[in-house]
Amino acid sequence: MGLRERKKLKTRVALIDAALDLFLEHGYESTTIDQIAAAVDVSPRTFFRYFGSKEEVALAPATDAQDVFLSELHARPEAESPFTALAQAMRGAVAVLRDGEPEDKQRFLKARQVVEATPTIFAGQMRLMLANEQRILEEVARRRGADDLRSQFVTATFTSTIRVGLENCTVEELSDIDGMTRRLEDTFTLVDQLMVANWDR
Amino acid sequence: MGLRERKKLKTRVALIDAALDLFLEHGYESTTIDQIAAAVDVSPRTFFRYFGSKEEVALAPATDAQDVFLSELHARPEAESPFTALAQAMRGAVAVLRDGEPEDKQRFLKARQVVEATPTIFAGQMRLMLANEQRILEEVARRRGADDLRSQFVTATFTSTIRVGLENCTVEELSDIDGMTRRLEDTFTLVDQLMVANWDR
DNA sequence: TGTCATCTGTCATGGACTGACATAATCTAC
DNA sequence: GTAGATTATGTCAGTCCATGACAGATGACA
Repeated sequence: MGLRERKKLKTRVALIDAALDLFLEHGYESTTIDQIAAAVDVSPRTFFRYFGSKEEVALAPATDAQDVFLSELHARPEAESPFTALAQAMRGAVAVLRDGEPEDKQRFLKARQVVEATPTIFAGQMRLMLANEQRILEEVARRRGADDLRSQFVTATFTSTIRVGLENCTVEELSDIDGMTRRLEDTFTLVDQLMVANWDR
Repeated sequence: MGLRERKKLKTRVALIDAALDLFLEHGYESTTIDQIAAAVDVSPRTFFRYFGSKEEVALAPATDAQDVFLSELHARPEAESPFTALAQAMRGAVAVLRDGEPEDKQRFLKARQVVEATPTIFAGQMRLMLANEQRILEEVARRRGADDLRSQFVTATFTSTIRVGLENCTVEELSDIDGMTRRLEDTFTLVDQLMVANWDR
């Protein structure tokens, strides 16, 4: 990897970190692009060369996490039923975060706090999840061998499950991977109880 | 109702109609507040006295529809299970629209087209639905007698159901209440098939 | 009709975002 | 390592969304 490429990556991470810290300290709305750019010592114009919008920088960690989830999903064995594969991929994505660089973990958890504290950003995360849903749907449809209403419902139910699981996190659990994991498991268990056998086949 | 109040209502509706027409013709992003205000012959500043943001005017019909839904929900008999009450309330809300003023129906359908065509607005609608979900959750929790994970899941499943049902609408069905109704019924039927008995009790 | 409350327009401002262009840094080939 | 091509960055100007302040217009009401 050349110097130029390394520098770009470094600037990108620095912008994310600076932005998240400022968002947490002064709030998302009260933080300006100028402040973020100044903290990293780049021009405001450069900020927009790295991120398309103020929202994008706040959601960058979430976006990365979704990519991890998708690659975990595609690595699940064919034998697993769609919803099982989704749940396992989620566990895998959480594990990647848990066992990864502490800085990455910190960044992710900071981002989650910002998302929870800012309605605008929360809506943006929903938009992300919905965009992702299209790609998840492809995998579900492939495993079920049918791109129909039922595949859509399985996919939407997964999204809901994750959402409900994460919604229940207390403030402390927002900065704690294990607490997050427990909430998710509780919700997966509930789904198992409320659905008929082979509902996702 | 006094003259002043009538004038305000008229201006509000005129702004919504002008905005929706401009959004449909030139796209949401390419339409400016100035254009909307000019079309209704008010100052741009006045626009913001009626709507907090450009997004809000696009979502006004959706917001009104959600209010109708909520009042239908509270009118459902106590004997109905939570999800049944939700489904019936949805049918009721659609009926109100179907049997209402043709102008209101047109406005609603135009707004739906704008929402579908504009990712930003679509995300905004999600934000609306999530805000509403809190109020729906209260009713579900009341009927179940428990404000727990299961109540949250029932509520989230309802939201998913509506979303999946409406997502499947083709462009023509977007401007057709009956087509919309059929899609919704298909989805409700599917939920019935995939859930265990009394899953929402 | 006169007074009051409220609505509206005008003006000024700040912040998000974008295009254009010049400068500076890196990369590549020699 | 130097020249020239590539690419990143800074500066500047401009658009649009959004908001506060104030003055003038308009409906409400005694």
